Amino acid sequence: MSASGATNPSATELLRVAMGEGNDLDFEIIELLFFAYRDFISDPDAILETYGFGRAHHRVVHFVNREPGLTVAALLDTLKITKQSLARVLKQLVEGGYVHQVAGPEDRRQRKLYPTRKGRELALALARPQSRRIAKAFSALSDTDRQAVVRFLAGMIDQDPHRTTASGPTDDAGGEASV
Amino acid sequence: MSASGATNPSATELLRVAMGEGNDLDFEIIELLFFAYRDFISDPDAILETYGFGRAHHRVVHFVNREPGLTVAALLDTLKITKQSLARVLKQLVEGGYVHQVAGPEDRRQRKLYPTRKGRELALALARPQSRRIAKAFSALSDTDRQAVVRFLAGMIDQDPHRTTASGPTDDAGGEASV
DNA sequence: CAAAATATGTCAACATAACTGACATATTCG
DNA sequence: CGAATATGTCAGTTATGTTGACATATTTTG
Repeated sequence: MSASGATNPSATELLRVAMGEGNDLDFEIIELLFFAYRDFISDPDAILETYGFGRAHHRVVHFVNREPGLTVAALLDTLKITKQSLARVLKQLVEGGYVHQVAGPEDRRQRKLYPTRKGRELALALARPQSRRIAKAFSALSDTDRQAVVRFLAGMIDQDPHRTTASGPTDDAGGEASV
Repeated sequence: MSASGATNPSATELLRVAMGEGNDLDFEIIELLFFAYRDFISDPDAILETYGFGRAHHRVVHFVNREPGLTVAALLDTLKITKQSLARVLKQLVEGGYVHQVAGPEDRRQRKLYPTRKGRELALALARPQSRRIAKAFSALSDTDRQAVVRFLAGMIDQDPHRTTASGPTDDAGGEASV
């Protein structure tokens, strides 16, 4: 190594060159996922800011809209967060009139979550730019290619052996897409 | 809470059914991306915890390893965070002997960032389970399918010569260098 | 050369969203 | 009835982001 620099590498051994080949670590995909996801959430983030909401609100309003009647426990399991974390954002969404809680008809301890019209509209407003982005990325892909993307994403997800069954439509004919 | 199962729908109009068809919003892909990314980062998260590090450290050590000699400004631009946010984790990585800073040979104001061997090993340890997950998801895909995934992910990323931040982060001295 | 611009570092205060632990309340189940 | 369950809530902590202000070294420029 030439490198007309200071720093004596004998003690600290700093590596001046990038990783060579021979590494079958998918750095490319790893970074693509990082950037893709970062930009993917940037659209709704901008909208949420005008509401004084954050990403946590997005997730809640999304899943409540997708599965009206979702219980709190099922939502916690989907989001994989604690009830204390959920409580804060859920409270704001309920008080803001985006989500309603109804005692379960069978088990009245449960709180079933429903979107209001306002809540559904917010969910749609947040999904719209994300859908646009997906449509753009899909536009160059054949139908087979798109199916490959779906299979890839599904294959990236941990198979959950336990799926709450209380009232959730956890069945899906096509694959792992459901929640 | 009060309102024990009351809720008057006439005023609050809660929506008891899921969205029908006719919505060309890609809820399926949106959720697949959410779950795929959530699980994708769960592997390195578990490793980082044993080091007392977090996701922010992961990103720094990853990009420094990928591009040795990266300047602080370039890293800030990649991560799209402020220098104050970076400072905390970078300091820990430098003090922990994972990253080294060397004054730029041309411009000695710059701090070029290099991984140490320890840093590279950490970066590899974090990439390994992610690569394994990708390999698993790829295993069912043909080569054409895999290329489609790459094109999809690339298509999801903002290609910005200049990102027009609606409310730009006008940091004090430096401002945002172009890319 | 002196002044301005640039690259980086640092202190301080703050916001969000996650966490743990502990405890309260209502309801269902055995 | 008493235990288990579903949910809510209070209090404190951590990780990571933010803005603002200022310091220091170095390069560029007038």
